[in-house]
Amino acid sequence: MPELPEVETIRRDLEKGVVGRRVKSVEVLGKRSVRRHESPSELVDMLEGRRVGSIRRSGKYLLIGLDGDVLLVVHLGMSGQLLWVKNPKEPLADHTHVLVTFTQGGQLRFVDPRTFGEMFAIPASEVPERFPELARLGFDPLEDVMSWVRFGELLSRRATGLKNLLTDQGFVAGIGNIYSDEILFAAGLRHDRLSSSLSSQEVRRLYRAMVETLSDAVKHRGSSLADEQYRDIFGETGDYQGQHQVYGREGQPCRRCHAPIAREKISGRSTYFCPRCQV
DNA sequence: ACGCCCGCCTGTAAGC
DNA sequence: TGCTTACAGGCGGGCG
Repeated sequence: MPELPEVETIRRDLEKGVVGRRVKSVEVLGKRSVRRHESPSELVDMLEGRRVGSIRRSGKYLLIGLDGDVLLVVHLGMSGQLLWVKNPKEPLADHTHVLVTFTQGGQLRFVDPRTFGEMFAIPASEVPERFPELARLGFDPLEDVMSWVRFGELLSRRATGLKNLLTDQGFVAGIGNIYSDEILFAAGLRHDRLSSSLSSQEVRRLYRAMVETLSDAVKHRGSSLADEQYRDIFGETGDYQGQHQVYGREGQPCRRCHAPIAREKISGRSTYFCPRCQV
């Protein structure tokens, strides 16, 4: 499940390899991935002939800017992959839904077994009407640097459990199930602590833990778990999973205090934490 | 305002 | 062996 570090890894690789290239052709093999369009040909017509100008990220969304006022939005959902192949004749993986071929060679493939992900193109000038989710996203933990005092003000405005808050894209954008658990372990805070109950020292620990955990994960090119689909655009796995302190480690000893890592269901999601280190 | 559940999906693995 | 069931969880919507 790609979260901020995985999407940021993809963004950086695309920035190096795809910016400046011109779209030669687009082929839609799976309609569900382009469900915002009335017809797949709408997406095809918007992209063909355009040159890629910028690759940005907002939370877990990839924003690919093309000339002629076009924005291509990609969300990988649970199982989406964006893969770069040099030779478009390479055999297609199962669940390949969209092919974007470039004039100078090379092809981007959108692969997504569970089809929670999506891809759509809109006029950049119509983002507010056509892509309202963007405006509803909270701050970006790596892009939007703020003082921990300011962070504490935002926390105290809400009275909700920390895990629910960290995974609320409207509060902070880009954090999902894996990294919320890792951040809360690094901060020494339980998932069910009330956001408005933190001391100023705890606020500072949480802010630091959030920024450091996510930037470390970016350095390691994200997390690829056994039951997970994440690959970078070259089909390679990340290696941050080796740094995980709690996620997926139920019953194993805490790396800090050796108490067994606990697992609880929070809003239907597995939540891992150390019952001794996190208070 | 918030917690929590459902539906959307498919691959994998455990259980009977 | 083969079927059924649970699980993985991002996100929007709905309900209490």
